[in-house]
Amino acid sequence: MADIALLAGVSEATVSRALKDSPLINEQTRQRVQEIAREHNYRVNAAARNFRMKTTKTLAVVLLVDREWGHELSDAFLMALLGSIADEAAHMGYDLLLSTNPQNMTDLSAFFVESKRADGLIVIGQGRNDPRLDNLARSRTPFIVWGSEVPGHDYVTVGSDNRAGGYEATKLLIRNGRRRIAFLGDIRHPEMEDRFIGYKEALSEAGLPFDEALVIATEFSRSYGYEKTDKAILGGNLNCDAIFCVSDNIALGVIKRLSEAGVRVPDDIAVVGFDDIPGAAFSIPGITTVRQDVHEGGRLLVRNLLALMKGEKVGHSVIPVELVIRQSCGQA
Amino acid sequence: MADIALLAGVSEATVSRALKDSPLINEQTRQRVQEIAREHNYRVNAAARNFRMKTTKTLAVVLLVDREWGHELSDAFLMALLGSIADEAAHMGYDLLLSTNPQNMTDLSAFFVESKRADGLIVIGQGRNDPRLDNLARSRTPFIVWGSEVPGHDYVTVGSDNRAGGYEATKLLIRNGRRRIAFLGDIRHPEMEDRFIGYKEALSEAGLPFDEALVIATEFSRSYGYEKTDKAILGGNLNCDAIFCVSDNIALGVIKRLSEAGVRVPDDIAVVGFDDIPGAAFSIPGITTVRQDVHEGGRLLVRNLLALMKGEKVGHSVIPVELVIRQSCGQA
DNA sequence: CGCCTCTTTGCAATCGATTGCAAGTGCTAT
DNA sequence: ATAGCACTTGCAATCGATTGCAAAGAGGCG
Repeated sequence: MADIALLAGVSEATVSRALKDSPLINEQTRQRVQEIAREHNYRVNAAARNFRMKTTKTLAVVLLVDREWGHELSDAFLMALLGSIADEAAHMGYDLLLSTNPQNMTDLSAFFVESKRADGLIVIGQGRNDPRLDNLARSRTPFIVWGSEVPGHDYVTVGSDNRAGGYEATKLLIRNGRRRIAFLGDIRHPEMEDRFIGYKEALSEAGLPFDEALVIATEFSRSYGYEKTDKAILGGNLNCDAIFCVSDNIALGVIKRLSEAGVRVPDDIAVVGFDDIPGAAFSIPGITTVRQDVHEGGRLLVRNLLALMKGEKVGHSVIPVELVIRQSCGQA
Repeated sequence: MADIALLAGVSEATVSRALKDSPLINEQTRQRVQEIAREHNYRVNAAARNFRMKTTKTLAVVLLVDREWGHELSDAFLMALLGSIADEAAHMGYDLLLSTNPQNMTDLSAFFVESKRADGLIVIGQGRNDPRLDNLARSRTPFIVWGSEVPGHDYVTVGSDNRAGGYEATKLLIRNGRRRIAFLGDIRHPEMEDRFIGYKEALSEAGLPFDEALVIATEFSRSYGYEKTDKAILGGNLNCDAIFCVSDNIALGVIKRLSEAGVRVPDDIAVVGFDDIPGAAFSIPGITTVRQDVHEGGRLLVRNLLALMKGEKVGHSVIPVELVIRQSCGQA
């Protein structure tokens, strides 16, 4: 600021340039100014700079976790993704503005971008084709969504290869002799729908019949896995010998209930999850699951968003998944 | 902005006042201006306002989770706390700036507050009396720490009643006939030290000897619980009949390893955890644990920080904990 | 009818950093 | 000696919203 200029005996303009290592400024002057600034531990006022520059160097992350669907804010997978986003954003020199607040959600673009709180938006939690995302797409706001590409919805996504994940998981169960494989998840969510498509592909490839009754709509989180297992698996006459859960959290709930009921996993019923959250390995038995590459996910979300902000054309990114085999699937 | 003023045929000053419902402005004018602003969906530029007001309406949350101590960024307890902070901050009209970036950590105050990115700081993860916190205390930056009060460290904290938690958990085990109770945790962290003090209190109250060998330094996270169980509990000749873990994550790792080794929980060894993360209920067996009130924690962190920012004197807050009894403790 | 009061509105300065353009210095070449 | 050029530095405008103070208009009262 002005003080430093006074102390250094130069103008504010020179101070400003010196602190940014502008080549316009003489080497000695620059050093001296930087020295003085350091001594008086002066920091450029980020608010003023951002104001002048019409940029915020900030990305907003919106967690559209709707408790109605059983998503918890502490969902281990989403949080790991958030961490990875934070790392990458920091790496690129951006701050992260976090929002989980439903009151801002009505007009994400207005609140964050038009009012200059952030330069771009990362939306985690695609939901069931949330209409707010379509609104957002109509505005000029740069944003990117973690999830699946959905035809007819005009926004850019980054997500795992959910179809392949569903396919591989199901195929694994079939290879281990399972024939009646239940599917636990809410296929109204695009990501889950893709996993479901992979599930059906594997069945049909193996010549197994697809039984509608084996598809059990289940919201996220352990408690729903627990509850649905209670009602549909134990309560019904499903006669299934395996369960593919669209998340590890659901799988944890399933295993808990099965275990309480004296059903052995994987002997009586095999279980496969999705995500590979830290808890999957520490379950008893360890959960065989489809690992999503969180690190790559965060990296791509940030990089693609920055590209969008620069006006570049960005396509959908699909990240490969990896089958992680533990005990719950009954692999020989 | 100027456009709205033009459209409404008034000055910018009037627009500014009208949009804030200033009583200086005539009712009709106010309505008309607001109407016009809405039609053209104009939003006040938050950057400009913050710049002028010398305030950011933003709190920075710094996650000092050091991987060295086994803390994971997705630690369920910390994330739940973060969510609660986010809710409360939003409720109070503040945005949240998230940082997990070690590069900014060297000078938290400079990066966030002095450079006007945030008005105050919430630090999650007290660590082993992190010297950075003492630096922060020396600056004029308003900040608050989740953790335990530590004599000689001059910053304000909000945290659970860790001593009571450790005491109650241990007492429960003793009441259920356990005599050799191991303590798993790193007592160099102030919070864990308090739990340890409670543990010793309960022992001495029951007239049980304190055995140094039963205290096993264990970093956070499941994997360390697993590993220490392997080495110290199974590998050693401890002969313990119960384990008090300073976190549910550690307990999960412990139970996993015990189960693999054929040791029955709670029959052979009872286990008690801390935090009551969602996974605790879904473990097999369900983990008896000390519940921390995350909701109240987030609320107090934000409220106390705002009070500090207003220049009020704020003391340490200690939040009561609650014993949650499940199967792992062998309660009759 | 004039003066005073109250309400409503506008003027203009301000926050702190950035940057296009002009100007000053010193040196070389003619 | 002076025009020409490179290199440094400063001037001053700018970003958009806020607010103290002044002023204009409306209404009341003697």
